[in-house]
Amino acid sequence: MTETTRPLRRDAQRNRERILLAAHDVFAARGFAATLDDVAHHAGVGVGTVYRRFPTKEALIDALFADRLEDLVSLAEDALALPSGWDGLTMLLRRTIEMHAVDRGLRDAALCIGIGKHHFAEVGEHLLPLLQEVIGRAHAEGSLRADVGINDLPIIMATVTDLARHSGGGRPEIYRRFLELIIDGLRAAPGNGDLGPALTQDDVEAIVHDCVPPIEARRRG
Amino acid sequence: MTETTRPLRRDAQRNRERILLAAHDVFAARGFAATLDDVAHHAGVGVGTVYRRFPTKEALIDALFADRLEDLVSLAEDALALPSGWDGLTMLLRRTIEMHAVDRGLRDAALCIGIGKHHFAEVGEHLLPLLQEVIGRAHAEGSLRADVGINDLPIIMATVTDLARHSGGGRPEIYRRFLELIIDGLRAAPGNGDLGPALTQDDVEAIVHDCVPPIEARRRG
DNA sequence: AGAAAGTGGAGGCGATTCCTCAACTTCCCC
DNA sequence: GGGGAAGTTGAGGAATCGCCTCCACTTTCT
Repeated sequence: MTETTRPLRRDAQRNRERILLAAHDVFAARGFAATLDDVAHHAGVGVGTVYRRFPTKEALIDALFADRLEDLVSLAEDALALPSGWDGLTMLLRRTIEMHAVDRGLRDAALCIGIGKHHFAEVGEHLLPLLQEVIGRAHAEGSLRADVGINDLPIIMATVTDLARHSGGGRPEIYRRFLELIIDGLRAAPGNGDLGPALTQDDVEAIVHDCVPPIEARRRG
Repeated sequence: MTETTRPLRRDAQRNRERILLAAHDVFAARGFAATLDDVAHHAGVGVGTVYRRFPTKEALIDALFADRLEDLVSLAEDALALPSGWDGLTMLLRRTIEMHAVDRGLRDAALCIGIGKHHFAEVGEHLLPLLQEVIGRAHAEGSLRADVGINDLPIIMATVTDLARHSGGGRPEIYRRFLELIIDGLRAAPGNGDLGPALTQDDVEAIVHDCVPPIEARRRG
């Protein structure tokens, strides 16, 4: 409000971009568990430079992911553009998983959507109604089993991307196979068992908090 | 071969049992990631005592789990005693998950079965043929989809028990719900998608190695 | 050329885990 | 009941890891 931000010196600007580039790679590989030291090393700059530009890990994460989360919103819009609700839902699942498997940082960021963990929880205001509609369309056409709801989506995402991580980057067939298995479980079918009551918002928050590495380190005391 | 093992002194014997009792609890809660210091503290003895009795974490794990893994074998036998192959398979899945959700150490041990990670890989010689038969029966009766095989079982186990851990001990409904979803995905059904080629033994080993904490700490250099 | 901005990376700090060791205690057997 | 072997203890050494600071040095800008 009261500040004018000075333009960066040319070398500083160049380094800032190098850092973002390196951070992209490092966070893709390690998710929020990446360290700023690691980023600095990959960028070929000193750690001090990284900390001068991005005083906390959170600031760097913001710069990296804030707009990329919008891609998920357009993905959901694409899903709604498909005529079939089922195809919309499954396309959304498959493509989201692919994005998250390739970039674990994006996965961690996306899981923070809709929970109180980080301020890009705000993206949820755009995304959640869209997801709700994706689910609703599939319910309406009777293709998605009735006892599956929006709160199951983060769990599926977290689980399948965890498997993707454990199986390394080399064999995407593995997590894809597992996702297809789950997708077949989502189908409304006569023989299906009973899933019981839906997950609560609190359930999801607790699980996601536990699945995503902490963004802020312990502050020195 | 050449040694006679001396009987323990009475206090040592008492302490050994205390340690095993404490280890049961600590490993149930933390799995192979439990520390021997933690066990000592819970047992109310000094760490030195634990290290004297169980020189490595592996020795303690052996003493804790070697025979309990046999329970999984009898569970598989129970599954084969059921008239329906499908019921056998799903009963096996459900009950194994319950055991592993309650005792994370048992989960870690069970995941080592059949891979070269620990010598109770040998239990696999008893267990794997039984599992193969559980799967085979369900295939034969046409209830289990044909493109699911024995190598999918460890993945399902690892995934669902991971979810159980992330959701804390308080809400078993959560992992049960997810397991039921997967079970419904396992059913042979006309609309099912294609899972692609089965997992290889190597796939499973790589994933399990990555999912189970290392048993041996880094040796001092 | 001088001042302001930026840089590097060794190293302090605190946390975590492993495991040892030497002073002390308990037990067992004669 | 006494001697010596067996057992116990827990502080602390050593290694690792991640966060972040600090200040002597370099680069840019005017």
